[in-house]
Amino acid sequence: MERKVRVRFAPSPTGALHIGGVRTALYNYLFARQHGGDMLLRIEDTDSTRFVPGAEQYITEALHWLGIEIDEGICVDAPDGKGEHGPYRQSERRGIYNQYVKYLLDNKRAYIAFDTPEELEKKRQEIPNFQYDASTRLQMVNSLTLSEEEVHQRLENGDQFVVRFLVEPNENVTVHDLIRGEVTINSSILDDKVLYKSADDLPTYHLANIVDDHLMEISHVIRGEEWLPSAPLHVLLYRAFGWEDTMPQFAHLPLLLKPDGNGKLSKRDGDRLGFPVFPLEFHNEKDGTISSGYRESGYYPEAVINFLALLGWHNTGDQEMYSMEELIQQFSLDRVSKSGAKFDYEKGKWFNHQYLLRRSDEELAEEFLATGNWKQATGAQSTLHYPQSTIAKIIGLVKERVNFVSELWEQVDFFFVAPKEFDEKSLKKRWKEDSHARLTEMLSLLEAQEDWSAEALDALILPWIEKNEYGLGNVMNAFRICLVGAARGPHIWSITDILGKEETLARVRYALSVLK
RNA sequence: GGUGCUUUCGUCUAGUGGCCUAGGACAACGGCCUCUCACGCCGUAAACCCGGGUUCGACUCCCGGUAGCACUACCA
Repeated sequence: MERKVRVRFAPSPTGALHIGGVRTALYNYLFARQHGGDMLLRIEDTDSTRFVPGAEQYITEALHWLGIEIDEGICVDAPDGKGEHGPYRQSERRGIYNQYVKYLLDNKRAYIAFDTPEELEKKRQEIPNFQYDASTRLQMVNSLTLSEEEVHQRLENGDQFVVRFLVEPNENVTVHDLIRGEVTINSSILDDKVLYKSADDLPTYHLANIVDDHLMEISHVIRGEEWLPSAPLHVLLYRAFGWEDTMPQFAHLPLLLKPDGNGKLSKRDGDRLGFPVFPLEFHNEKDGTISSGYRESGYYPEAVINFLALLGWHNTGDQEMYSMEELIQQFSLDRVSKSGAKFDYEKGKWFNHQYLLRRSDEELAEEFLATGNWKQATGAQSTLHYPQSTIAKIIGLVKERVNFVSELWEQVDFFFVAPKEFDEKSLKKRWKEDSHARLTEMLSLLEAQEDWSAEALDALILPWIEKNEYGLGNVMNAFRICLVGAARGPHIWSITDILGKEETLARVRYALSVLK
């Protein structure tokens, strides 16, 4: 019988959602949508000491911004979870886990251990490569070595304890991974993992994960490669519960690596190399840090999605641009790479550039206006002196030069603010001995000009330059400096067209008054 | 240290035994266009980790090694 596809993204709320986590969520989402299945979001908050306020809301907002929709569990439109398998926050599922811990204990698949963290630490220092497993558990303080009375006594006293999984040694455990094929390890290398801690009456990841995935009827576990080594342990847990026949299929994704050097991508790399590692800006209330986000850096969500999708997955062929719809159609786990992908921030910018180019001039003009960064330079006036259609035209002139909307202002500033100072380098290279004389002559020609269209100006100025053999570049570059303040910007007649006769002439007059 | 995973241009990757003189994209470099700066177009440089095998033939399959990464917590 074909099981309904149900996948989950299960982050722990310990801070902002890492970009690698975003990719994991994306792949889960693509897989779910492609198979007409469900995408769940579960919060794995079983470590009360690492909880960060606001992290959970951050996660749901980030996924929402990116267009990764949640069908069940915690999400923006249902902060406490929606669906039939709740609650979806593990801290709210204590009672459920306790039953299963008891089941394991009753069936001798787990045992109670009283060793304190200090005692364990001491052991690790005394014995190299100490591992709490079949070879050592009989020398430790637990329900296997203590008498029944003493265990009871300690529990009565309220001694802190943990429940450990009893791993049978020397058994080969095979995990069938959808990306990597069969992975086999020997159970002897596994330790007796802590499943439950009395200190906060909460299970650890391993137990909560298995119980929840089973209860929530998860069909496929798609997660990061860092979980591959513990996957056999998870298989053993499914067996211990007698759930092996409904065990989900596993797919372990390659990791996102640092752009330079080695190791996996971390928050530090973003700070160090100057790019965001998080989808949204995050203000960490716990440690007071602020982390930059893709959204605030001016990225379009579809660019982030496209970029991330291709970091670890690639279809046959040369297609680079993928919409979410295309990804849903074409994504497949067997085309996910096996090796880690170095994070190439430059390519991310290029993707944003591509999506920016797909926007209409009008849309871009609105986005440009919304950034408000023109305000500081124009003295915080509430409106610009151009109608919106002209602003769209201006944006259209320069959009192919930028990767982000936020970079637009530096390309168009001179349209809004007349240059008062002139770029040194441009002057040195383009303002010649005869520039003042040429521009003075040109000014009188322009003053007499009625028709201000690009064609008319072209027909007026070019023959004049040619007749006098002034040199096209010579005159035009000087003219450009008068209008722009530097040797940059779009075609000169597009500039005069936007500026209009009056402003153009005013700028030339001003330039002639300060430049020699 | 132990266990596991991985290994094609600087980076992301295509490639599933002959289509490979190894393709695309980002980045780099050069040229064209041109009144500037860009864009665009054209082009250049750039890779099969090493060693064995299997085969008529290996980037592709097998084995060994190197290297990288992950895990090895009362964190996930």
